[in-house]
Parts: sequence; C-alpha cells; structure tokens
Amino acid sequence: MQAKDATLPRRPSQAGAGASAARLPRGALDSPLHRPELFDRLQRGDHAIFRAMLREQQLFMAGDLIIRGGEQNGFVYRIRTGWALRVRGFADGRQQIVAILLPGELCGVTSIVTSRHDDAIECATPVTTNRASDADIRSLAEGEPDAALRLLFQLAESDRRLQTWLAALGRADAEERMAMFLIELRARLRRIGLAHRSFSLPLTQQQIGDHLGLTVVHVNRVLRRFRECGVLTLRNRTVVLHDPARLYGIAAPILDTFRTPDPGAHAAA
Amino acid sequence: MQAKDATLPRRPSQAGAGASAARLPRGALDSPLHRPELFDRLQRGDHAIFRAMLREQQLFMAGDLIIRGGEQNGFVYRIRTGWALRVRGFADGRQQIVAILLPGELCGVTSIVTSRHDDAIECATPVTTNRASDADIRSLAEGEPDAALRLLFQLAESDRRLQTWLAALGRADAEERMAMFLIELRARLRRIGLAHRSFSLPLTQQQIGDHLGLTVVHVNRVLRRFRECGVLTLRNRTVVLHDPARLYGIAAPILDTFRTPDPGAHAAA
DNA sequence: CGGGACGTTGACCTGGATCAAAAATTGTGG
DNA sequence: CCACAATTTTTGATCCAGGTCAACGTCCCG
Repeated sequence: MQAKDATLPRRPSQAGAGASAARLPRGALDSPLHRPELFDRLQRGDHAIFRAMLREQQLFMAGDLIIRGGEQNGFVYRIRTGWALRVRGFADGRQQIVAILLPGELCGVTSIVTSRHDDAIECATPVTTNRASDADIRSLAEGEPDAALRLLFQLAESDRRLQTWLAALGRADAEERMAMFLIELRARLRRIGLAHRSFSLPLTQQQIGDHLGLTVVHVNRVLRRFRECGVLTLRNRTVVLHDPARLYGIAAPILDTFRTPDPGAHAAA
Repeated sequence: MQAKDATLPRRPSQAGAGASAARLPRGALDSPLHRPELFDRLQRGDHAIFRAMLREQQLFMAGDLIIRGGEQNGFVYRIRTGWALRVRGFADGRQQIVAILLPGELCGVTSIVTSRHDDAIECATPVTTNRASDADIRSLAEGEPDAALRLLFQLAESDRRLQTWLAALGRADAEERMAMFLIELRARLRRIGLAHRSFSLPLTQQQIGDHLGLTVVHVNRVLRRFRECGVLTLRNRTVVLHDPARLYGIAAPILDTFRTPDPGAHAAA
C-alpha cells in the first residue's frame, strides 16, 4: 500500500496507459479553451515546476493511494505515467469518482492553502509521479509568475471539468453521461497522444459506475446497448469506437452547452 | 439586463440577503478547512484585491447576468452584496446550478487563464459587485504574493465545494441532498453573519431543483416531508430550522465523508 | 381584477436500483 | 500446466424513487 521511494523503473509499467507516455506529454497544456497567448508561459511554468520536482519520484501500484482522504498532505504531485482517480468516499461505503487524472497533470495543488483533502487520490493503474512540498511550490510560485500561472491553469481546468461533470450528473441520463464521459476522455487522451480509433480505459465497470453515478449493473446494460447499436465496444479495458458520430449524437444535447439561460428562450426559432 | 455602471445606492437592496452585509464580510476567508497560519496573508491579499477593484462598482437586478455563458469575459468580480448563481445551461433548456456565490467571494477568477466561461453567473437577488480586468488582477498577483494566495484560496474553496456537491449528485438521494444543501448553506451564511436560527433563501423551488438535480415537484414534496416531520419550514424565501439535529441526521452518511476507500473496510468493526 | 409567476397536490409512469445467480476473466500457488 | 479463489462481467426478474402530466391554489403587480 505504501509507495516505494525509488528511481523509476526502465519500463514504468506494462499497462497500455503508461507505456507510450514515458516522455512527458505537453498536450495537457493545450486545452481548447485556454488562452493561446499564454501557452508559452504555461509551458515554461510547467518546466519550472517539473524541475522543482525532479528530486522526488515515486512509483505506485494499481490500487495504492497517492493522497489519503481526510488528511493533510504536504505535497503537490505531478502524474508522469498512469491513471489516477480523485475519489470521494462516504461513511457507508458509497463512493464517487470525482475526476480522472492523466499524465502531465498536477494534483494536490490545493494543498497549498487547505489543511485537509476531502478526496483521496487512488491509482487505477501503476502510476509514476514526481512531487514537491507545498511550501516549495508556494515559494516557487512567488518567485516565478509562470509557475504560478501553471498552477492556476491546473485549478481552472479542474474547475471546468468538475463543473461540466457536475452538470451532467445533475441533469443528464445514463446514456448521455456515458457518451459524454467517453468523448471527453478520448479528447484528453488524444491531446497527450494516447488515443486513436481505440483507447485504453483501465477502469472496472464498478469504477465507471462510481464516476457516472450509476450502478455496475446499469453501466453494463448501457454498454451492451451501445455495443448492440454498433456504436462502440469495450473489451479488455479497451474502447473501440465504431461510430463516433452516433456517440456524439447521443451526447449532443449535453455537449452543446454554453447557452445562457435567458428567460425568453422558448419564443426563439 | 445590463448592469448600471453607477455608484452604489445607499441601501444596496431590500432583500434580506444583502441588507445586513453592507460592510464587507471577512468570514468568507475563515473556512474550517483552510490553513489557519495563512489567514493574515489571505486577509491582506483580499484587501489588495479589493483596493484594485474600488474603481469599478456595479449594481445588478435579480435575473441579470454578471457573466454570460460561452463568452470570454475580461473581468474578475467580487460580490459585495446579494446572491449569485453559477449556472450551466444546456441546449434543450435543462440547466444546472453548479454553485452559489455569496458576499465576499470572487468570481470569474478563471478568466485569468481561460478564453471562455462555460457557466453563466446569474443574480438571484439584486447584487452589487466590484471588478477589475483580468490583466490587472494577473499583474497584481505577480506583484503581491498575498493577492495570488487569495486567488488560489478562492479556487481551492470552489474546487472543494464543486467536488462535494458533485459527489452528492452522484451518490445521494433527494432528502440527503436537500439536507446537505441547507446545512452547508447555513454554515456559509453564518460565517458571514447572515444566518441565525432562520436564514433567507432567495431561490425559487425551481432554482433549488436546478441545484439539487431534481424537479420542482419533487423539491416541493421533500420540503413538505421535512415540514411534516417538524424538521424545518420554508416560507417566504425564509428557512426556519426547527430541529437541526434531525437535519444533520438525515445528511449524516453524506457529510461524514473523508473515509478513504480501502478494500478491507467491510471487515472492520 | 386579470394575467403571470410561483407553490402545491394527486395520479400515474419509467429509468435505473436492487436482488440473485451465472458466466467469464484474472490471479496464485503448486 | 492445472485447480481454486477472487474479482469482474453479464443477464434476468422485480421494485421504487423520482419524473411526468395535469390541475388548482396563491400571491403579486400593473
């Protein structure tokens, strides 16, 4: 359960997830909604943070916790390879996977100001990380505006994703959620070079359910429906998209958001 | 629909929400989960930001949009008085209220790095704000670490709330959500001196539903049940808590979170 | 005093949960 | 390589929390 403080293995993991991401992906800083004029600064900030983290590397196994819930954690992490999950667990065993973290992303940034993490960070695959103490990161940010900007960017991205997903949980049905989930994930994986027509999805259906707010059973049924309609196949932790357009069609009402809620909308053409 | 660029009225609003908050509340910086040692810095940072915003004041009416969804908005706002809602609207009319903003909070902080807001900020009551351009805020943050910390704090708070609420939408039932919603809201209002045994809740039941992920009809039924059990009364946009302990009891399994999801839990005492 | 929000209630329906049990897959030690 | 245990996937049968539809009441405002 504890991470080994070790140098990274030559081949960090056998999982499809990590294998092709041995090099640090840059695409994570290229979100379609960020300001293009800041890209250079973000990249420099990212380098600076990465350099500050070079000394501390860790290797986790699938199932390990990078950050425990309910405790203070004095570090900011950067995922190098593998998939990590932000999990919120309840007293009675229910749990919600609040977000998914992919290589290149920072996690635990809020350690800088908060005294406790309400979520745990759990590894879905073997994961390699770098880290630095929150104090180091804080002083780095004060010295290098670009690094501060990089931190802000991570929080802004996280905010946007949480917000989007929250809206989906509140207002979308099972098929819409599944479609949206896979579409967004594929887009993110693509940006870091980990998705083509098919991509790996190293989560159990239980975990997918914990993310979509559904039971395993229903996740399975939705997947079956998608398979029977020829939309996609999920086998061996791998998603193969047969009919992307159809998938987009299912999620369309949800993806096409940004309409401001103006009271006169029902009259418009 | 457009805000007046005017000096603030002597009595900013008749709504219970704003009336007693003419002075800027500080309690917003005193979240139970932030690091106490940073409080002074946060407060200084808050002052600095507030000073940078003094020049631009605005008054909005209930229903106005402070920030439109889907557009770039070059400002960071600070709510002075009144209630604002972060709303995410879908193409087909569904909408989800993603968060509620109270006096003393910053909104639009992500403007600093993003090119578009996916959410709109809508006023639930008359609202008075200050604001400054994102460029000004960015350079302020670079000059004054305390101000940067204040921005980070806002994002961290927002992150925690979104995460908490997301988990509730994914895994809690209607009564639990309602109970949790009212409990958290009361706690926040208290911190800024706006709640005692009763507090004002200036939202329609439709809006409450849009926040809880329920229909108006069902919101109404849950409220009736609560009323009939003697837990609380909601009348005239005012919540009167008759039996707080009972309310906490309903939300207990959800509030009592931070348990890390360890696989051996079912065996423990 | 008429019209338009908003709140309230009843009757009925359905998407997804729950329960239960196979089948398939993965891991483990011999 | 196989037998065995544990985990995960799949399917069917049944149930219910919450949605939908349709009124009606109530308050406010011009």
